Amino acid sequence: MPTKPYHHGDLREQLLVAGEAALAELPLAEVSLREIARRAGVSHAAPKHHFATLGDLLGEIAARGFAKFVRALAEAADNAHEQTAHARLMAMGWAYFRFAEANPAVYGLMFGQLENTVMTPALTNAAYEAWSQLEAAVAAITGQRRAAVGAVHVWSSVHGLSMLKAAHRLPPHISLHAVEDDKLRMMIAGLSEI
Amino acid sequence: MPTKPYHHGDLREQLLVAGEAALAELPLAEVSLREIARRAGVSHAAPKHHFATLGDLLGEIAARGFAKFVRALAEAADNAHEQTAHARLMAMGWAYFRFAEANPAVYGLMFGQLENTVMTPALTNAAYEAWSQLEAAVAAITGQRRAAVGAVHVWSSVHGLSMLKAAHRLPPHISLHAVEDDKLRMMIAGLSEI
DNA sequence: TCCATATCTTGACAGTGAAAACATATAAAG
DNA sequence: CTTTATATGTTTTCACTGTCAAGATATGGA
Repeated sequence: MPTKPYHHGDLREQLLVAGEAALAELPLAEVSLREIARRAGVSHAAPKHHFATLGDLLGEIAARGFAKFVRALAEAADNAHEQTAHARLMAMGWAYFRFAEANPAVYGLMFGQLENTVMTPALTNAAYEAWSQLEAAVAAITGQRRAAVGAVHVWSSVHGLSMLKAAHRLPPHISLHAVEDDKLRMMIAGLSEI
Repeated sequence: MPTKPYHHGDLREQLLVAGEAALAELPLAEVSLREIARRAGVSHAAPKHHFATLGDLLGEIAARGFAKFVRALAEAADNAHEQTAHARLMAMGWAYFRFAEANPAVYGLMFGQLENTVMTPALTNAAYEAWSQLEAAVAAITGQRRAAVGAVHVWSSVHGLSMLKAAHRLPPHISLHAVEDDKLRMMIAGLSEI
């Protein structure tokens, strides 16, 4: 059973928060274990007792990212302008793009941009949650037929565009907003091909 | 005008080769400037005269990756079982997946997996080549209509699936081979939605 | 009250990217 | 053929990193 706060308050949580802040503010190369410890106001070796390695800390941050991500998509679907399967999936697509755009570093962690990010059990579970959510949304459209394949189709579509945007690999003179709309429409059209 | 080989032969080329070898053999975190210099049999500061920083070296390797990539796709299209626009694009899709699978590290560099990879002019040009090639293949299908949007659609589709595969973010119990075929078919179906 | 233990600090080590000072081989100039 | 400028490589140094080990400290239970 996890014991109560000791010296610092609860450092484990503070490290996660400091890590998220560092990821949001600094280039990835400058997000170090020591920098995070510094931000938490603690010695450079203190994190050892909560996270064996930097990768474990990042893995936990990625897991928390997935949790926020799942909530954002669920909320978007529930607030869709009509409650049809089509409109709900479209709304989730937009929410996906917005999440990746607003949290590029955490998004990168979630999808293994950093090789040394550890696949903690928490991360595995959180990612599974997200898959289930997406698969259900796709099943509502295809009528249960091959929902897993449809989910891979949808996920890889939005993921691919998000990554190209984040990495600035899209050709210039392309309207980033319009291309997202086109992409979602083409993606959903593709679903009928299953 | 570039002068002839000096002490070492031509170190610049050797560093690129050593770097590619290191990327193929080692986890990304262990591919350091010093490791590459070591493999080239040269002191750790020698690369400085050819590449100002590690990022520049990686940027150049990414550019060479794009060049190989463009050749592979062109070859695949020319060897397609029929010379229709549809079959050619399908063949390019398969070649894309195979390239990403065979060269995961270089592929990651090409698409900005490492933030410190420098966007050298060579890299920008090589990436532009690839876009042009893809856009032409798409235009052959859509009849010039909005080929740029179609190219983004195609690229983000294959890129997304490649990344999910490389990062092991696909759910288990999915046939990786079948899912590629499904993806390409759904992607092409989506093209008609432009 | 005392002690076992979880937590944090200090100090060390090998490794890194980058820069500066130095050494040398080459090409070009005389 | 000699001299000299410059491109190339080496050595040294610096600040930084992740990880480990040993010491210090506070906490909760006996």
